[in-house]
Amino acid sequence: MENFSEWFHNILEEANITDSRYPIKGMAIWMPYGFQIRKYTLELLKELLDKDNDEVLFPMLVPEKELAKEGIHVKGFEDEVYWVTKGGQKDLNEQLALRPTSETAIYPMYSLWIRSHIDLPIKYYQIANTFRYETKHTRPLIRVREITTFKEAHTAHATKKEADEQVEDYIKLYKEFFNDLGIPYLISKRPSWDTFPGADYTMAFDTIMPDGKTLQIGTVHNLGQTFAKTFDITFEDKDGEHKYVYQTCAGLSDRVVAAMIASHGDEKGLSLPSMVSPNHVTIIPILFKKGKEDVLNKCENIKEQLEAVGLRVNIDDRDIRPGKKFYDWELKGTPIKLELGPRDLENNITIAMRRDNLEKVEIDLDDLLADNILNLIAKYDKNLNSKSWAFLEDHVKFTADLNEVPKLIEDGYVVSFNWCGDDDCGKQIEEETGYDILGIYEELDGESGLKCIKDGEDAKYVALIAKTY
RNA sequence: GGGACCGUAGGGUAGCUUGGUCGAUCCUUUGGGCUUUGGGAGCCUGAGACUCCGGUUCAAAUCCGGGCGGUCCCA
Repeated sequence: MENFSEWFHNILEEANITDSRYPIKGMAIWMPYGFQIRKYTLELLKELLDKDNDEVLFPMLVPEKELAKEGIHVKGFEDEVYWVTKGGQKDLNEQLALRPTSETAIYPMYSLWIRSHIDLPIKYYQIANTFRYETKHTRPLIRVREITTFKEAHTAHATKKEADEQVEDYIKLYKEFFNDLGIPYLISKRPSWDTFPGADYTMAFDTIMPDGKTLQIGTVHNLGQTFAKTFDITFEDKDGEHKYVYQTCAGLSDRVVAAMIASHGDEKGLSLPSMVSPNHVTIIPILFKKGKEDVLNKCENIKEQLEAVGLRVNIDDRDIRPGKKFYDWELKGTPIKLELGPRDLENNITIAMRRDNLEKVEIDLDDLLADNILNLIAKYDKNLNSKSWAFLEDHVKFTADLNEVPKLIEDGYVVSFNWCGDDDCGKQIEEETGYDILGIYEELDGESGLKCIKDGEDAKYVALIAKTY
């Protein structure tokens, strides 16, 4: 993939995922095929979340006085808030913010809802759109002004320990989610200067795009008691004392779809993980005037058999040449194509082709068709997964030489290095190299004897630095 | 935050430097018809564009200013 930006932009339109020509910067339309991918992605996410969280939906507007309450938080967002200032022709007495994220919408309500330790923990999430007035150049699904699909979970707990555990739980959940989609990730603890505004610390998932730049695809924040104190979220404990809650929040966005497209795409187009592909199997009939009905009937029959085992199947019976259909479905990334013509009907076979390696195999129409197909899909998913992880692993490189960092990054690597963990030292590293520290990837034990890449002090961590989206 | 470049049918482009020959090129797309269909078919016949506002000029796709939109680079 020579030019990722161009490839990405083209594929979104050609595969009918989004249309970014909407006349407002950074806002796009989810087109039917993309909307289906989004739908299945959300179904997967909800299935994971609903085991231990409850879904809710808050209003999109936040009163200015709530938004402004948490000083550090508002500072982090103040330059990118959209404001509603008028109702009809009249100026509003209090202007209303389009949520850039929903802490300030949700937490005043938590303050009302939480009275007793019995009310805790509370674990709510919502999937909603949020708005950020991006001034830099926007990119479809990656940097947008309307995040159309923002999943945010917000929890409150009686003890710090529970909140800490919740952070671990969300990390575990995200791992499962990304594993199902075959999206490889690096998990790191963001440096203090890149922590979510108002949080104690931020754990982030980053993936590596084909051009070597990293994309943040998920975050889990330990909020401590900052917001609890600001919004007065207290509960009466068993001992009768009023205490502040401990909170966490965790977010995912449209970027998941971007990462999925980027992780598995190639020159021919998309390869979708079966979990979220609108079609698992696309049947392409090879039609001649003679025997047309027989072929179509058999296709219908195969479709029914496959649907009976839970597969999503479509038949492409458009009146165009088969070659065109092959290219179309390779572009759209359907995992398995089945080809069926009169010749196959005579031999009682169908030809199956995996999208990932484009290998064709003959399948006997009577011989446990569904099992064969399921097997192919499983292999396909596994291959997508291992290929994308191999890519990630190939693109992380360690160095002990600070001077080498820029070159490695320009060559498409994410660089890992030993770090003392000092803030000033970290900022100097960013300044000298011109790149961003993603965060702490790994803690070193005190006896390692390893030295910080910059100041030669004892290294406490292995950290990551990269060119970021 | 700073800078550079760009905007011509649904998509991609030629024309712009040197204003008039533009009734705007080519590919793709697309409606109708015939013929075809085992990896992007062919023929016939239609459809479809100068980003918006203002300025210069006898004359603007072309020059100037601004808006909106896009791409890239640097911090």
